[in-house]
Amino acid sequence: MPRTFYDRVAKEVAPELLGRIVVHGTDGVRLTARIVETEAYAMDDPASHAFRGPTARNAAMFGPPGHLYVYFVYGMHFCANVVVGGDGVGTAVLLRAAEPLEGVGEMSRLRKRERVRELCSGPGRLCQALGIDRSLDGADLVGGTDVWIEEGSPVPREEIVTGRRVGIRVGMERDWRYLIRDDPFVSQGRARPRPRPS
DNA sequence: CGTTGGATTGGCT
DNA sequence: GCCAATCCAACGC
Repeated sequence: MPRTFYDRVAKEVAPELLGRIVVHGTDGVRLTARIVETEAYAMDDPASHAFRGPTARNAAMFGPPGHLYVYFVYGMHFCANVVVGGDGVGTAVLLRAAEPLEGVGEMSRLRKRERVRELCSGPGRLCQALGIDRSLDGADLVGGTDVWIEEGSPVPREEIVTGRRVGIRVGMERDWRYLIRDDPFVSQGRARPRPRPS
């Protein structure tokens, strides 16, 4: 995707990332997956790492759009975000779940799991399956050779459902989680969508 | 410098 | 449903 795709507000980019293909090609092997679930994080957003301003950890969020923001959490997991908005703006879209496409065998090895639905169905799982760790924090998604996002097929609005973001304790009133309706590869269990009247 | 708890997951009750 | 795992950023003193 071109740089201009990322140079917009998070809640606009988040649904448009659905159906796109995230690619990790660091070791010459393509590990690819179709994005099926995302979450938007804004600057005036108490749930966002950027809410209290720039720090060493969230520096990538405040950099130019079209880069990756990878952070380490709970002592064992990585989470990957697409940095959006202009340079100096601390906004990003969290990649929460994807459908494994190429390199499923390698993903199974990295995840130590066989069932394909358990390879990328969660932000920590997705990073583990794709081999994404903090060495990719700040990686350029547009001009780089490690990780990038291919066009895939955008998902029509009527196939997208929204809900509360997962795992946060503040900013829960914002329905900034986007999922492909009825897709079997979205995160499950404690991360089920919360339908609300429309 | 010490403390607290996290944009999660997997395993067990 | 509950909790441990296991690191380290953020914040307070």
